[in-house]
Amino acid sequence: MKKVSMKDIAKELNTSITTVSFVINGKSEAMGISPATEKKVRDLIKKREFNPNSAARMLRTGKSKTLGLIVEDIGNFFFGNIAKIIEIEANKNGYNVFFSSTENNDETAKKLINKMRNSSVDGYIITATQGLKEEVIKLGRENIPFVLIDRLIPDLEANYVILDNYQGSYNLAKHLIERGYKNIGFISIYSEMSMMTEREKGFISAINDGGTDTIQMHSLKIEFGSSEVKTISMISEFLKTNTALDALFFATNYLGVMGIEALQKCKIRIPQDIAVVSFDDNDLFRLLTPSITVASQPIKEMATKSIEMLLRIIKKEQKLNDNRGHIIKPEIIVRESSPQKKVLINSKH
Amino acid sequence: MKKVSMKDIAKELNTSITTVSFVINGKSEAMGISPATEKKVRDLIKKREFNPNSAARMLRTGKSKTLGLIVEDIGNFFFGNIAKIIEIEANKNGYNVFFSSTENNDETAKKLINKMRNSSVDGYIITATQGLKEEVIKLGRENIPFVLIDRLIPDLEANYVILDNYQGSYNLAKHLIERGYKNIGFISIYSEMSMMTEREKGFISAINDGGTDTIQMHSLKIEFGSSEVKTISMISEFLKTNTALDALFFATNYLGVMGIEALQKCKIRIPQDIAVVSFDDNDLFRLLTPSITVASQPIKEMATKSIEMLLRIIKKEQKLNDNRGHIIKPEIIVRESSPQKKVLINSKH
DNA sequence: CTGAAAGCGCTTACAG
DNA sequence: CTGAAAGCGCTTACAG
Repeated sequence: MKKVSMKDIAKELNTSITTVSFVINGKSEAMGISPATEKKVRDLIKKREFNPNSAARMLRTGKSKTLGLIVEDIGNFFFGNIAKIIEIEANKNGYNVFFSSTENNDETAKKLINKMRNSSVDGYIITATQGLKEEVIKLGRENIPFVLIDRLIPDLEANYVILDNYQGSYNLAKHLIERGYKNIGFISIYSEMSMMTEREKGFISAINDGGTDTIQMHSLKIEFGSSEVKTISMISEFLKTNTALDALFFATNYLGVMGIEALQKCKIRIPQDIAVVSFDDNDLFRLLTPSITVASQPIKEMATKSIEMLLRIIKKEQKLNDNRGHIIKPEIIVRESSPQKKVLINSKH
Repeated sequence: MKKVSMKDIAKELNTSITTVSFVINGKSEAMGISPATEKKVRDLIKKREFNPNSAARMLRTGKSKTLGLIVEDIGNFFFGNIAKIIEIEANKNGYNVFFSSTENNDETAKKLINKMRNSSVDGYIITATQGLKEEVIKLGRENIPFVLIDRLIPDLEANYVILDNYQGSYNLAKHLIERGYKNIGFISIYSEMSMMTEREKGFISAINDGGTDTIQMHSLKIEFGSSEVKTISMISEFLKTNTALDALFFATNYLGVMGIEALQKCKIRIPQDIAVVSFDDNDLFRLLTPSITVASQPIKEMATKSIEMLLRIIKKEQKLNDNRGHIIKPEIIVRESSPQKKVLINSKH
């Protein structure tokens, strides 16, 4: 019933704990354990189903073989799938993964980081919240490896994997303009996070580069964390007071989902009455009738790059916080919600 | 730079490690530490930002304050949201959570359980795979608390939180029958898991209780883990060879999603040509035009009940594997995809 | 080639 | 009221 320890193995084999430890840690050869001894040890380990006690190992080595994954919301399509890939890769490399959701709340995020630090995780992958800078700087000072994913922290050197939000937004807006839309509603949330500010900048640049025609931009910003009901009613209100709109640009996945709900409630048809595009792909956008044009984040690439980078930093193959990272290109997937605009008076194509 | 330990705190205060330990573990009163000493210790702990080394504590006590969450796929809406709630509840109770996805693969699941056991998790919440019985029995023998979620293991006494799949399926099928549908396609996957067998049983019972009219059932079973392309083409094939169908019943969320894609490809309209219902709700089903009638799983209730039960077992407030659990009632959400059937005289085909 | 032993940082039974 | 000390199960420098 009691768990077997290295001592038990050593005793049963009439050898020393040292020898058993060397075998377990693959140091037999380097330490000159005879193949015969090695085999004896291995066989008994298997027979007794011995597994080294991780707490003891952790206490001794200071390494936990555990990673911390802090995302905004694990229940979300994007982060859930990021998490899945990260966990699989971590597992392949002998790591377990703690996870948790910040819900974009600073206090929660700080608590989670500290909670995990007390469990001595070997490294973090973090989706930052707005006020997390201090906490993350502390990690750096203590030399704890971490990689930022999805968003940067302004004025902080770090390792990161982010989307090229500017470019994605620019291209998505440009797509609308090229298709003839001239009164575009930009619906986003109040946020200082690079992710959101870059999307806004990209959108505005595209508008300014709009060419010969003047493109009008109408902007609606929603408080982060507003309830679904509130968000939908704000979007509905926006639609009612801006009747000239011929296209909507949703700056996030969930705004897009709620926006579509608002449009349905207002009996505004896509794309006959208004064109729609959104950041982030999901099942809904793909299967809806009409399907929705999006800037899609390459989830697999983002997850893989971030865990690979973190493992490299942990193994000291890469320096921590050397300000190197990956900027992943989003893909514009054109679907039915943004057809060439039918021009009434002017020439048609 | 070096982490501060209890020894450092004790030395600086000219007291013993014992005293510090008692304060930290809230045993001051029971052990008769004077309030003055207690305060001194607490203040210094805060000042030095001392945090007990979890590895040492774990080695000493054998408790890790860590839970293991093993689900089918964390990237999935249902499991992702289950995970989120479980993590929040666990955190409130001082636990960290390891997670991983089995992808419904036995070998993966076994490996994950063992990997987590070596990290001495204090308890598991497990979405079982088909051949996991042995492994789970082992946990029981070693007195490691666990709660099965979403599916039972046949002939195994355990603690569990599952959906009343039979009832949900029965009610969903009955809804179709009551609305006048008579040729219903039942699309599910090959599986011995209780979850799937119960859904099939519920469906068949509803058909048999169908009343005066004879209800025809047509069944399509798909190999688990078939690719999306394969699944869609199998469903398309099924639709082509069963032209008499007037309704489809999808036994899982993702079959429903792929089924809708198949219907779109085949240019079969919902609900004019065929009615559709599915197990599990999601954004897509809610927002699609037409929206899809579903048997919805109360995610929050399931997650909360399972973590509460696990914590009770860990705290020995409930016996492990006493075969007690919760059977949660699904809710039938009627939407546009299953309207009252228009009856045309009698024959059409 | 292999072993005895220190020490990682805690908790707790025991002693005073 | 408080302290000295054993021991949880490992890893590894040192000795032979």
